[in-house]
Amino acid sequence: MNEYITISELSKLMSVSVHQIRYFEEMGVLYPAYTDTNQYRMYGIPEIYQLSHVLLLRKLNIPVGQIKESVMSYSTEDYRGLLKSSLIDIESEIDRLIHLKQFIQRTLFEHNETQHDPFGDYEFKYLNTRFMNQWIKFGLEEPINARNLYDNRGHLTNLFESDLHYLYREENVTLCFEANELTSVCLEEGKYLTKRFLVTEEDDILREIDKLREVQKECQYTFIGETILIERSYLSMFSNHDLLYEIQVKVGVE
DNA sequence: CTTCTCACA
DNA sequence: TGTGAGCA
Repeated sequence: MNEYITISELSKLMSVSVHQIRYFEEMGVLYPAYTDTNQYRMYGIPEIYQLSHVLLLRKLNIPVGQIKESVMSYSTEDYRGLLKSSLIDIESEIDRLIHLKQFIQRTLFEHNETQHDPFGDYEFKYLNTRFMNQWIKFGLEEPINARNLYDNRGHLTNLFESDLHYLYREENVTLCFEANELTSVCLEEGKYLTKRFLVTEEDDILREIDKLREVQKECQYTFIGETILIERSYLSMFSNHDLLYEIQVKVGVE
């Protein structure tokens, strides 16, 4: 029995694909100890160490081409730098996953709330002060479309993973996101008349706003400030074709 | 079983 | 940066 091993034995030993080993060879980072008369690649102990080394650097997300350079010319200080920059990458990846996890937990929690407490009725809520980042302003007669979303895209990421706030004031609507810091746009704390509802088509929204005005007349409420419409687009994944909205308006206290 | 090449994500 | 198919 030969003391050297074949490519498939090496692949099993190191838990990588045969393909990948040949790919590393093509990229010049791992050569067989020798090639047998039948053209089979044969590997010994030094190649096993070399492969471990390459795989370790790959785990740090270092491109194979760069591994070639590093093996030939890197100083220990270069390797320290490599590890440090991988550490930074990994930390930002952890951040990304933490945010994703929080998003999933929040979505499950809020969906659970809406299950437990079905919508369709008016309800009073006491809401704390909220600060908004303004995004797009548009008129009631020229509703939002894909084009002006794109034109105003700015630096926004994951557009529909947070609550979109539409502030209805006079003849125009301002699209906002809730901000974490103090901003110039502020929704005052106080008692709000609220209702959650599902929207299938655009007109449903205007109908809900009209209904709210009727309720105001009937009950003689004083509305303060703008009418707020909150779109929970990420919750709509649970109801295939509808969007979940909540309408809010601050009411004066007699 | 291995080799190589090609197309594909 | 690999994977899978097909071939010899």
